[in-house]
Parts: sequence; structure tokens; C-alpha cells
Amino acid sequence: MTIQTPTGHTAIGTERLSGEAAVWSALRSVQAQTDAQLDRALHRVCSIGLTEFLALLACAEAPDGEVRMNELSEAVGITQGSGSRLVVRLERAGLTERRMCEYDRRGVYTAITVHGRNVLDQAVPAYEHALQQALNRFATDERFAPLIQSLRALPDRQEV
Amino acid sequence: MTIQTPTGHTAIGTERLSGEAAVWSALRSVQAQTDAQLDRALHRVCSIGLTEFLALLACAEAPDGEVRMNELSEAVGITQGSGSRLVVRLERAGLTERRMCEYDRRGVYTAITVHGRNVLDQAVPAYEHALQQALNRFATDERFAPLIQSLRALPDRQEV
DNA sequence: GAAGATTGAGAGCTCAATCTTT
DNA sequence: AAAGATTGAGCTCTCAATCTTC
Repeated sequence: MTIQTPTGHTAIGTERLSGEAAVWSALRSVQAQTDAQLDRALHRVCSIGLTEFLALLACAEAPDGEVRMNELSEAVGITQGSGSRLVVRLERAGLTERRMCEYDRRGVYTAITVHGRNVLDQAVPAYEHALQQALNRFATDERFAPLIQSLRALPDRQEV
Repeated sequence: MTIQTPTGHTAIGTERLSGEAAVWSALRSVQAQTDAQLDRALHRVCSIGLTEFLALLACAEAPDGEVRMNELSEAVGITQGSGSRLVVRLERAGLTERRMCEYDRRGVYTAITVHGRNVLDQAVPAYEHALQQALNRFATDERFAPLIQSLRALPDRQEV
């Protein structure tokens, strides 16, 4: 993925923007920095980026470990074109393989390989750990503490 | 900026990820889609991207309407190198101008122009409106409703 | 040598065009 | 004609190297 915002970045827009827009600004900041840290952690631990991680996760959670191209792109949050190239990268790394769809010959499945599952098994704890670290860091920053608090309160209140 | 996630994208990771990580996944989805909509709205209304908007905002909120390169990059959430190129684009569009720093000749100020302020005055309401629209859309989606609710509750509880 | 800004190389993304299959 | 996947062109970003000034 190779993500933005390496610099610690303070939210802007508190003067000219409404309260909600200012919260959004803060959220963008937290989001970008955190995802950048997740990306780096994944690269460090298993040499994949955040996009690749999300793609593997989508495959692993699907029946038979396979997902169609358009579903994959949607799950990861990129366009069809980007999805196509993402799968090329994954295949080149031996993490997934292509399978043709029997009933609709336009369709292509991307299936996670055994190696892909092994990498994912390493990646998930690394991801979780890095996420906790990032959120903890923001939780001690008074500008972001309320935001983090309310995020952390969510999973207890309801399944998302 | 030219932002990701044009496709409506459902959060993944609900099986293999912890509750907090799943919330994070949902948040990433909301964040990416919303920023993409903000970016498109800004382009439509005043032909600037989200990055340019944030840069103009940072200038406008600073004393004398000027900000140093490194501050600008940090405020927008990009690296120094990207900031340098961003300012080139802004200058080319007549939205900002460079000023040398008198006391530290390494430093360069980026100052918002009159035209830049005019554009920003158009951009702010467009941004606010697009943000409300995007949040409203997510608020009616049961997967994201609790997330949006807790975001919207924030500015009332405390200044961020 | 360190700090601020710029530049070159490379990665990933978007959009639009294309090709195949339905 | 429409849908799924890929490819070409272009943009913005990162990282690392460089240049200037402190």
C-alpha cells in the first residue's frame, strides 16, 4: 500500500470548520498515521503491505479461500484496475493463485495458497499488536483521546 | 489528492480480527469513501483536491496567511517531498505564493493569495456540505450507524 | 554535521479504453 | 448492450539523494 503521513500531524481546520468537520479532520489524521504504522509493521514482519494483508484476509474469510476479482477489489477498497494489479503482486509472491470460474468464463477467482495462509497467520497478530500500539499512543494525546475512547467503546456496545 | 475507494466497500476482517480491529476496518472504509467524496466535491466546485484544500486551510488559519514548508507538510499529513510538489501545484494555480524567510534563509513560506482565499471561501461550504451528505449516508447504514453516531456525538462533548 | 527544501526514481492508485464472455 | 478483467496513461505519494544555509 505504501501509506501517507509519516510525520506526526496535528489536525487542522479548527478555526474555519464546524465542530463535526474538525472531528473529521482529527479522524483523518489518526486514520492515516495508524494505517501507515500498520503498513510498516506488516512490511517488517512478513514483507507485505496493508493492501495485500486485506486481500489475503478477504480470501481467507471466504468459502474455499477464494474470491472473485471484483469482490476482492471492493473488499479492499480499490478500483477494479488496482485490484487486477494487486493480484499480480500477490501471485508473484506466491500468496495467491488464479482460478478460472467454471460457470462464467469471464470470472476469475483469486485463491489464497498454503503459503498465503501461513503468512496471514503471522500477519494477523502483528496487525493487531501494531493497532493496539497506535491506538494507545493516540489515547495519551489529549487532542485525540476522546476520539479513541469512543472508538474503543464501540465493539462492546455492538457488533460492527 | 485523488482518492481511493470509489466502490462502496464493506468492512472485512470480522471473522479473524478482534472487535477493535473490526471497528478499525469499518472506520477505514468510512474514512476512505468519505474523503473520496470530499475530494470529488471540491474538484467539482472549485477544481482543487482535498490535499490542496487542506493546504489552503492551513495557510488561511496561520498568522499573515503564511506557513513554512515543513509545517504545511505536517498539517496536510504528507512528507516534505510531497509538500514541495504540492506547493508547486498551488502556485501554478495562483492560489499561493512563495516568500523567503528573512531570518533563516533556508526557510520558505507559502502564503495564500487573494485568489486563494476566494477559492477557499467557496471550498469550505462545499466541503462541509459534502461531509454532511457522506455522514448521513453512512448513518442510515446499520453497519456503520454506531460509528457515525459516536463520531457525531464528539464535538458536543468536547473540543477536539 | 544538522535542518529545510527540492529533485530523481519507483510504487500504487484512478480513469478510460479494450478485450472476452454473457 | 452489459459485465468482468486487464492494460495504458497520468497523477500523487514515498524514500533517498542532493543542495543550501545554519
